[in-house]
Amino acid sequence: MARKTAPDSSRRSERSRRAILDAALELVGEVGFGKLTIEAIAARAGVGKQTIYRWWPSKAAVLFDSFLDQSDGAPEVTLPDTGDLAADLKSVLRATVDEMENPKYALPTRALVAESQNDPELGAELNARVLEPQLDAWAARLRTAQQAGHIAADADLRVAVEMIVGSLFHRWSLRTLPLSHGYADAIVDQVLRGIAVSPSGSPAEPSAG
Amino acid sequence: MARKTAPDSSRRSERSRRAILDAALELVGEVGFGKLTIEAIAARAGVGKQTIYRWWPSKAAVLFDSFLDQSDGAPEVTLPDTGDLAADLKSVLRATVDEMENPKYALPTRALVAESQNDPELGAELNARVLEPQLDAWAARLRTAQQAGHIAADADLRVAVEMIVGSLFHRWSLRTLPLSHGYADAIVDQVLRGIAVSPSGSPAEPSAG
Amino acid sequence: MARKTAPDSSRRSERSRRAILDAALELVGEVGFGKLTIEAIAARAGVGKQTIYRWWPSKAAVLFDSFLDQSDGAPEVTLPDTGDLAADLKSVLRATVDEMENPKYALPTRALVAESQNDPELGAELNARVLEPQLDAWAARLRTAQQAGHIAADADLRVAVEMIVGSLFHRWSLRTLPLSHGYADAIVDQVLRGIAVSPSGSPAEPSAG
Amino acid sequence: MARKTAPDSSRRSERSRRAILDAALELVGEVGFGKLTIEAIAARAGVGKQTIYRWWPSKAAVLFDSFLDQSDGAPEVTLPDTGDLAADLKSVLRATVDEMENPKYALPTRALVAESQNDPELGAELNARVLEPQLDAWAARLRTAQQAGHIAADADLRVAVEMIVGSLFHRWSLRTLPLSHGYADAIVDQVLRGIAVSPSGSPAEPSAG
DNA sequence: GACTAACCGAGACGGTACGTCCTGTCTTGTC
DNA sequence: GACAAGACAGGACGTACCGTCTCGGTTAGTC
Repeated sequence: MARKTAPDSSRRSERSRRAILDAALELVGEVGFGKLTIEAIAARAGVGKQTIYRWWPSKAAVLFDSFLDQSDGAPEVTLPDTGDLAADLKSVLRATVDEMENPKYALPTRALVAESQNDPELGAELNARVLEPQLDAWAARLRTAQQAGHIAADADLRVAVEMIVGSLFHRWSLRTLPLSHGYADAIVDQVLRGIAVSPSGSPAEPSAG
Repeated sequence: MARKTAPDSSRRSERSRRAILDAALELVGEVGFGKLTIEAIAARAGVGKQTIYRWWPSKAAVLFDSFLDQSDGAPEVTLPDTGDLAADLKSVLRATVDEMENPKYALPTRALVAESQNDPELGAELNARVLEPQLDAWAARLRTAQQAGHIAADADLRVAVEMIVGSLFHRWSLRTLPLSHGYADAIVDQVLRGIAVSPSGSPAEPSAG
Repeated sequence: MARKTAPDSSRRSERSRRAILDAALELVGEVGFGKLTIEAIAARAGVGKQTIYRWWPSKAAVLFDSFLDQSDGAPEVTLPDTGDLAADLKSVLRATVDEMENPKYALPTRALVAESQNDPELGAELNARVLEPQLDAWAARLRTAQQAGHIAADADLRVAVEMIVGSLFHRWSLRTLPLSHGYADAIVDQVLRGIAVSPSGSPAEPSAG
Repeated sequence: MARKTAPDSSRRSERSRRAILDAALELVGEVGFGKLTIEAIAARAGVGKQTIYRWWPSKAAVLFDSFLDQSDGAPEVTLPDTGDLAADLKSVLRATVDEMENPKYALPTRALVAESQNDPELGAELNARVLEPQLDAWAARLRTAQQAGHIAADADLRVAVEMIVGSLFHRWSLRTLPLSHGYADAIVDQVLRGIAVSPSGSPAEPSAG
């Protein structure tokens, strides 16, 4: 099962690991993922190539770890809950817009999204470690609102979350139009209109036709 | 003045053009975009490398043309209009789901999406030639419904379209969950619930046709 | 039979061939054969590595061609014939001593001899292209002397030649003692004593015991 | 003072020493000297790499020790003396031919000869420990014959020895022609003819032993 | 009907990076 | 402190492609 002979991770050099992760992140910002090479990472990190190949299966995997490593300390698995659902969602979505426009985050993210297209395994890990926790956090906030009676009891919260996140992702990923706080607000408003309980107290009916 | 000296497209070999386009499409299905090489395309097509470099700036551009070429004959710039808005949207979105699960379409598409992440120019062309026409078609169908009074007059149709298309794109691109006709229906239902005009005058019921 | 697909030698770049051969010869003098690398030759020659691998199977083969190339113009396939056999042989053997003490010749030669030990194919080529012609030239000179009656009719000239050349080669190759003109003379004298026709007119008898 | 800190040879593991020497000899026969690696020796011997680097300066040195170790028990520093000079020399030279055609001896020997070409220090040690004792043994046998009056008093015995050994070495090392007992005999005969004292007093007949 | 210009197939070229292998040093834990 | 084990920085290997550059050999279109 093991590859050739699995390396002994207890003897791994933390110094080298950090240098590699840092170098990868720096370089992806400087030259982009397409021109990012293992050799350049090794050279910048002052490390032998084998030390990279020993611990990671591909440059995408290196970048993924760089990415996780960078995001550490800000796990952000919970959305704020001030009681005002729309305001909470908008503030988080606006923050996401800001993040996606910051090259420091956007560039490595784009690289990982690109690589995931053709590397399903990387995609799966990206999903498990980054994406799902985030989607879960959104769903949790909506569930709270639902339990408080602000969202229709039969609304499909997963679909709602994907609608919010997916709209933004679509525009960002395909660059159809520039992102903006206004767009974030519009998304939240329109999604909530579809699932919110009407002021008259009765939930909006989905298929009354 | 343009490049070195622009090639004379009137003398271009249609035979070679077709062979290249076909070879590219075949190969991307066999080995994926990452391992697709110009040399392999040239060899498969029985063509000199220079013939590719003469007419295309990158392998992504070749694949893009292969892609357009394949989609020709089915311009699909209009959505059906049977009068039943929800049914029309669902049928188109279900067809999209089917297309995205067919490797013949999905693989080259993924390659182009991936490449667009790091190649904004390719992204722009993809946008102009493929994406925007499609989004416009969706918007047009919604506008018709709006003019017929089935959609709120103040609804932001662009946002609605991106919500529909974005939700599907998000799930497909990031492989968070498998696509399905049920998901297509759920998206349409929930989006329409947010913007439809109910028979009674309040914005609530989506499938009011 | 052919390797992958044999390169088209009519399109070979003479410029590159020369640069490679020159670089190899220079480098072997600077760093020795053990530390001679294909990469260094390529770099020094301003050539891609592939251009070396395309035309030569090993660095030994490159060096062999460098060697032949350098020796060209001085084919030296004939020994002088002044009528004085001993003097002729000594002058040639002394010249050989001088050559073997000149690093410019000695270093690449040592490299080829070393490599031949473990690469019989290279050894065979070295033999056919360099060694045998030389041994033949010696044998030819002895044969002339034999026909003139200065060497016993039943003497084995091949053995005599190998004895002359082998003695020198042994001392040079294994560095048992330094080479010298005196040693060259001693070899020639002793070998000739074994095969020469005695002044009394009768050839020395081999097995009169 | 000497190196870093000289290892304490009294604590050296004889078990490891033997395993390394054996592994080296095995491997050189299997893959040749060119592809012989320290790592492979260590792995085959079940030994850490450092244990090799601690006790030997190069893989040639390891092989040299393997070689000496193998030849132990057969010091053979004396040539037989039956009274028949030619017969004695021929029997020893024939045995040498047999040894040189036995891959078990020939392969490591070739490796050491090859390495000596470019590593004069190794050459010197090979000379001192193996070659000179052998040449001395030959010279001793000739000297006995000389003192018995069978060889001319003014003959250069060293040259004669090198002529015998060199001829064989030349043919073996450069593979100009296959070795044979006949060649061994021919060498001895021709050399003796050059230096022997004939019964009649003139230097001519070799097999007068 | 020859001339000429360009595209074409082919593939050699100078390069860059790949992923593997080995070097010689260093580190860790065992005996 | 020698040892087995093996991670490390470094560097060469031989291969695969890159994008550029000739090299004949077909086609057009022009004199």
